[in-house]
Parts: sequence; structure tokens; C-alpha cells
Amino acid sequence: MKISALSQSSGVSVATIKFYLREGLVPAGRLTATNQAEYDEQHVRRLRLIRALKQVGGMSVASMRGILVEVDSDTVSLHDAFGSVMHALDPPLPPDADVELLAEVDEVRAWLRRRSWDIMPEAPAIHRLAEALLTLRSFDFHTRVTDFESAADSAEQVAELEVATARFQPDRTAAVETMLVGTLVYERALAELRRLALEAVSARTEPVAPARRRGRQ
Amino acid sequence: MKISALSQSSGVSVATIKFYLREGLVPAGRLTATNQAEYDEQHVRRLRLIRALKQVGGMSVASMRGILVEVDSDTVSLHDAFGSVMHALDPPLPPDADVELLAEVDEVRAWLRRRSWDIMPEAPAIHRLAEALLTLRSFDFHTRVTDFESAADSAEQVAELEVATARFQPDRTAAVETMLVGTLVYERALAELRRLALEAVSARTEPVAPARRRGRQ
DNA sequence: GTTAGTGGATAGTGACACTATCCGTAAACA
DNA sequence: TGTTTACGGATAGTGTCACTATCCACTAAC
Repeated sequence: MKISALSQSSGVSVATIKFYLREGLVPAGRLTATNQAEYDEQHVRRLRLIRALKQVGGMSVASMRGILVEVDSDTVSLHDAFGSVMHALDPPLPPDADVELLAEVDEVRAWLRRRSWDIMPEAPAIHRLAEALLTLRSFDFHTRVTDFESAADSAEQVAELEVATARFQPDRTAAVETMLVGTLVYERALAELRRLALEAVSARTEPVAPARRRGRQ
Repeated sequence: MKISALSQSSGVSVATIKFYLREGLVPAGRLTATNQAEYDEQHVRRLRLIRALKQVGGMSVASMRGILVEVDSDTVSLHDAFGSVMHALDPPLPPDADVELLAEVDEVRAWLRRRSWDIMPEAPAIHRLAEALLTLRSFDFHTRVTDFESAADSAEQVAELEVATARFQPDRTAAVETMLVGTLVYERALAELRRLALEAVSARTEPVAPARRRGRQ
């Protein structure tokens, strides 16, 4: 497969593929001459992944490069690879953490321990969750981690399915790519589900007058 | 309060406030002379909201303007205002929808009907959810809306709390702003929770050897 | 009366994600 | 065999975005 065929089967323009090659998002093809290279299904899959990360995850080229380096590196266990990708997904932590945030982080960690969730102590998601909880509190939501038991149960349920699907993949790279795309796209799906729940609850709380009633779907 | 004081109490630079004023993200102050204006708490609150939308929601100035127009417009009911903001949050739908997507949209709508969720038929979230489900399926996840019953239950639970908190606000603008920030920040929090769940499930599925075991938090 | 700060306008900056062009070479076709 | 097309690789250019800097006439504060 030459570059124009790769462009055809991925829907990405030749110029853009060249750009991604330069940026190291897509591995180079196998050279058959000074100006001819062979690309394969691996490259098509990679371009599909890049499109998903960009469109659904809103990721920048720089952060995709960071993630894809983790995808391609062969760490010892698949779990380690998942972890690296997960940690690379969250933006790096700023070094300045105030007391309030640290206290919240401790609460989250204690909650995780009670749930028997085995998480790396330095997982960025812990900090990001604590941060979000603090922001919520500054906007009048009296939310604590402990209010998330039911949400955690349902997240765990979906996670089982995702991990199973990822582990079912034929090779390691495909497994990590599946985990990555699953993380982001399920996130999007569940966020949209939440928005629908908000609209439904708001409608129930303040029923719409019959005259102006929206048609039911 | 003059602009330098507003800058102080919001942590946003004077130059940036001027920029937001030009862009219509922040309402103009009350002019007391040709070159003097008064700002108040409303402006501080707005700047805090903008920071949250930008940092947590990753929103662009253009989309924030679109949202904030909805926040400031006084529609008839609070529910309508919530709806407008919700619909403005999702990017506008492309006019080209293929058969596959439309079928998925129908499935989502049928599911919503079964759940008795009263949603506007044209809610962008329906399309976005259908889109995400299709993407998941193209990546080996055999996911259907009906797999989200438990997730929907827990989303509904959190939504109750959010709507109650928003309705508790003193004035309409504050209520809509609260709903908006709640939508995005809870989304972030639940996404991080999900990432933790994935790490926990992955660890459980492939236990880490004791020698390399990460310390429990 | 001097100086610092103000609202408002305009121009400039740096990052980002491509996109276009050029080059020497190789493949595909006539 | 010649000619056209496509290739890989390099470099330069483009449009958008979110500020940022500078300038101006003017006012407030010391």
C-alpha cells in the first residue's frame, strides 16, 4: 500500500499523513526504494485511532504524540501499558497544590481504599477528581466522593466490559489502542447520557405546559 | 469596582478582561464618565464561570459566547433556559447523517421513551450519543443503548441533585450558570472516576506481581 | 499640577494544525 | 523508449485562535 492508497482507505489527505509522519504520530512505512514506501493495515488503524482521539477526545497533536509513544512502548504487563496510557491522558499535574486540594486528595484515596480499588497512589485521575470536587463545592454543590458510590458501581460495570474487550484483541498494540479509544468514547457517551438525564429531570421538576409541550420522541 | 479591582478579585489580567468585554463574554460595566466604569459581583462571578468553562470544559471563546448568550437571554421557563444551554453545549450537528446513524438515533429515542425521559426530539445529545455508540462498535465494542440502564439510573440520581442545587439559586442567571458549571464539572469528575474504575478493574484482572506491586494509597 | 490609572481602539504575537510547493527519483503507461 | 504520474522528503506559507501590547484622550488621586 502506497501513501495515496493509505489516504484513500483512511480518509486522511496525503499532505496530512505526511505531517503525521513528520510528527511521529504514525510510524514510517517500510522503504522499498529511496522514494517508495509500503504501508499496511497497522497504518490504517493508527490513522483511525488518531481521528477518534482528535474528534471525540479533542486531543492536540502534541498530547497524541505523548499517548502514542506509550501505546507503542512495550512495558512488561498489559496492565502497566493501560496505566501509562491512562496517566498520559490526564494533563500533567501542576507542582503547586494547596492544602485544601491535598486534603481532598486524601479523602479520595481513603474512599478508594474502602472500595478496594487498587490504584497507583500518584494516579493523576485522583488529583483531577479532587480538583473537580473542589470546583463543584465553590459553585454551591455540596458534593463529596462518598456521594459517588452508585456512580462508581456503574462505572465499574462498564469498565469490566471495556477491559474484557481490550484483552480480547489479537495483539498488544491493538489491546492498548482499544483501551484508549474505549476510555474516551465511553466517556463521551456517558457524558451525553448525563445531559439527557439532566434534561429529563429538569422536565420532571418543572413540567412543560401542554400548549408548549415538545413532542415526545 | 474599577477594572483593576475586578482583575484583582478574579485573577484575570486587565488586558484579558478588556478582550472578554470586546468579545461580549462579560457585560459592559456601568459608565460613570467617558473613561470610567463600575463593575460589580456579577462581573466577578462571570469571570469565574468563564475560567471554569475554559479549564474544565476546554471551551473556546466562540462557543462560550454562544453559551453565555443563552445564559443571559430570559426564556419563559427555567427548564427552557436549561435546555437551551444544554443544546448549545453540544457542537452543532452536521447536516449529513447516514442511514446507520439515523437507525442508531431511532434506537436511542425508543430507549428514552421506554425510560419515560421527556427529551426534545431534536436534542443534539441524542445524536452525539448515537454517534459515540457507532464509533464504539467500529472499535470492537458491542455496545447498545440498552446496556446503559444502570448508568442511566446513576446519572439520574446525580442529575436530581444538580437540578435541585440550580433551582435553589437566588436569581435566574445564577441558576443557569450553576446548571452549566455543574453539567461540565460533574462530567469531568465522573470521567475521572471512570478512569479510576478502569485502572482498578485492569489490576483485578491481571494482578500485579508482589515484587513490583504499587503501594496501596 | 503631576502622575497613575481608565475605557476604547488597533496592531502585533506565538502557538497550532495543517497546506502548498518544490525537488530528485521511480513507477506506470503509451 | 519516452512521457506522464506519483512518490518520499524537505521547507515555507496559511488561517485561526487567544490573547498581549501599545497608543490615545481623558479622569481620579495624590
